[in-house]
Amino acid sequence: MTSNFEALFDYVQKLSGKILSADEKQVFIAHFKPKKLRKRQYFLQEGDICKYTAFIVKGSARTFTVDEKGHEHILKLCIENWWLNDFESFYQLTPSRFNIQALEDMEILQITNALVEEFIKPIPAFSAMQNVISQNFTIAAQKRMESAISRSGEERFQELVNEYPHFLQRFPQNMIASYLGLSPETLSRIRKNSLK
Amino acid sequence: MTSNFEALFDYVQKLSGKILSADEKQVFIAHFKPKKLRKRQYFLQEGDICKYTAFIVKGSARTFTVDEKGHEHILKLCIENWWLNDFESFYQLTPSRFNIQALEDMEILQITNALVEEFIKPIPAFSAMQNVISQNFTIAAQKRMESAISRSGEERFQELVNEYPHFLQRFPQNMIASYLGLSPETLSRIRKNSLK
DNA sequence: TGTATTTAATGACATAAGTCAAGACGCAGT
DNA sequence: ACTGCGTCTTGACTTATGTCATTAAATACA
Repeated sequence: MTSNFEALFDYVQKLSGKILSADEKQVFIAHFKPKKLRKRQYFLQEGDICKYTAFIVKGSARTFTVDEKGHEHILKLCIENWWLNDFESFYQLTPSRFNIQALEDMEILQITNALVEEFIKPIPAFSAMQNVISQNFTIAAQKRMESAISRSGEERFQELVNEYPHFLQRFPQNMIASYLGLSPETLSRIRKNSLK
Repeated sequence: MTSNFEALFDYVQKLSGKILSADEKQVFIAHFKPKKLRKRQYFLQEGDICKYTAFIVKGSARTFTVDEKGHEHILKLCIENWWLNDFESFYQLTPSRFNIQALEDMEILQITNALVEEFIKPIPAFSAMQNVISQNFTIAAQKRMESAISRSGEERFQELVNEYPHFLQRFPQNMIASYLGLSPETLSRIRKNSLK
């Protein structure tokens, strides 16, 4: 098995502020399954239950919905050292309203809800990490909602430039537009104007 | 002290699925301080640190920001059996970007971060409740962000009518408009049209 | 290397929403 | 009952953003 668990261990230790013992690392290795996804492949499709949560070792993905007019709306863009799942569906075992799709070839480490509860959550570093993530996510969701409600497209784009400049390198502009809640044409024009 | 702790006990027990012992109830009574706020009074002002979190026994409040043009944007509307705080500021002890203001006369039960950590969090029902709240909040924040990004003003209003019809009775229309990210004039016109 | 596919830019036009100003209405306080 | 303030509605106009169509450029891939 060539997949890189080191990234996962580093991540858990960094966020939790706790060290993982060799035994604990073995528990991770025993229950997380390495998997590859090719570009455009789906990790989750609308209507399905999100059976797995996965740690991203390599690559990127998007979480999106499709509205009645057939337009896609990206809610999250995820890269290395991030978790891939639909939180709501994963914990409540309800059908998901979202699609999760690889934007580049990916290497992930995935695990079911049942195995997390039984083997992984009892590891103190892991549950400490979960609390930190939950707190960060809540704060981030609130910020993003604030800017969606109170800022113009141009202002939201400038925020993205400041906070996640690497996203602009990494993702095509139409994905960024969808993430910002704009049409690709509008984002193209915003960029043109902001070069003034 | 006439303030009604029963609402708080019921709430904690309901969300956690655990019963509070008489001793545990005494811990709540010893550390939560009853307080009254008059309509328009501030619970938190932008730039201050959110020292308290408070349980709402009676009344309502709004959390809002003021942008460069002096426009207010409401991020949350809170009523009975809800918590009043700026999550980010309260836990990280950083200056808040938000204002929290009573919309009606209020009765609340407030407590500092330090006292929560020392006395309240050790109560199992309380920390179980916190996990449930954090999960619900995360899911709700994601839903609201989704609709802010992908739906029109009219669609967002219809969602509110379906999900929180009592808000329409209780809050003035200009507050609802701000909560939806619309100008009061636009909401007035949306309502007129939707009576068709 | 050539061809197909995806992505980005642009113009012309349509639609949604904001802005400003005026007036009507209702309610609180005296 | 009067007054004043806050709230809601409406009209006229402006601005932001979406839509559709076309072309150009970049990229994938065979």
